[in-house]
Amino acid sequence: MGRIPCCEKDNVKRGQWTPEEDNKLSSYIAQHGTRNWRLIPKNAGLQRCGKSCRLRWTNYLRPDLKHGQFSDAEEQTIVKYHSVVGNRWSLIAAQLPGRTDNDVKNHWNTKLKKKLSGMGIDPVTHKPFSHLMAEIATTLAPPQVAHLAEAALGCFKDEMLHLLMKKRIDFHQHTNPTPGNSTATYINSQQEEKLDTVKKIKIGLSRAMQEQPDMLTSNKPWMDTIGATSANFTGNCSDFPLPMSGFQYGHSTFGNEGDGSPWSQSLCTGSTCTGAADQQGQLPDKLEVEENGEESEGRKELRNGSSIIFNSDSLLWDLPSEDLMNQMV
DNA sequence: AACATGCGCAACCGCTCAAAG
DNA sequence: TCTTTGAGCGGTTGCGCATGT
Repeated sequence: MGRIPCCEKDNVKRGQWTPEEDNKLSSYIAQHGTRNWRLIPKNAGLQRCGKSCRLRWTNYLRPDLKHGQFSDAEEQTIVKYHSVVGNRWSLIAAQLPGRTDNDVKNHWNTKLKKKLSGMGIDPVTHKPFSHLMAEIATTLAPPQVAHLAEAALGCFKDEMLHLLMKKRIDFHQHTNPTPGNSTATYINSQQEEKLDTVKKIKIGLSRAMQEQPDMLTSNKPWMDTIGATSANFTGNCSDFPLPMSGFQYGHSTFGNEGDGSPWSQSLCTGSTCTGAADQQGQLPDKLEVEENGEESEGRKELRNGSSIIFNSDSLLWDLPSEDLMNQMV
């Protein structure tokens, strides 16, 4: 009954392939093709499982394979198709001549996932993290939203600290004090030593906001619900470090660090400073009026100002430092 | 210079599905 | 129709190299 096993498991070599083995396999397949993987190692004089031979051939030895770096266009294709089909690597690889599913999978896991995360985009859902948080926040009362924001800070603290340090945001008030900032009194030299990571992030974010020269005042009525005042909002998206350059996601091209590029706008539209971006007329394609003349959902939410999605996910970063300290801790 | 840590890639593992018997 | 296996696929692991301390 059934088929005979593909190989004798006991006499099979495993691990890295040697150049000699590669040569044997390649020359055998060049002469006989890949019709029966069970017979190939036996006939080619290899002590390998047929499955291992197939993988070696399809992932490495095939003459039509590319072995170099992934191009920007290839990366965009991967992201684009991944947003549609998920982890169907073979389907995605089929869109990229010369690339295998293993290549695509490895590249995704080692590079693209991190890139998207660094852009504030969830690599699983392809939505901005802030939108995901905001969706959760819609079910919560304002005090719980503050706790959610705090939890999120904890989750992403390592990444955020890293980004802030790259941007050379100073966590220590005394080296570059901002006049009238209450965090200066909150932090004295002794307490500095005891600051935990999350507090450093809050300070760094607040300083990033305060150091922005063209900051805009935003009318955010929801702030009142958590004790903040709209008058002291000081957020602007260009304060945020941008980990990549020249990368495209969806309709938006993500440009260089802090250059007000569409990447900045996209990130900010999704999370940090929707109000500012809107006022500047710099919304990315996603939120512009659709081709059919109707506004996108996100645009509507922005315009009517009633959506808790945009409001609540803005509150985390738009709060001045004292509010971060007082309301969320 | 030595060690630790992180990263990228190749290979393996285990599962599903279709085909063979 | 059922059992078993090959092929294919996605997830995971382990090795070697690069970088940091």
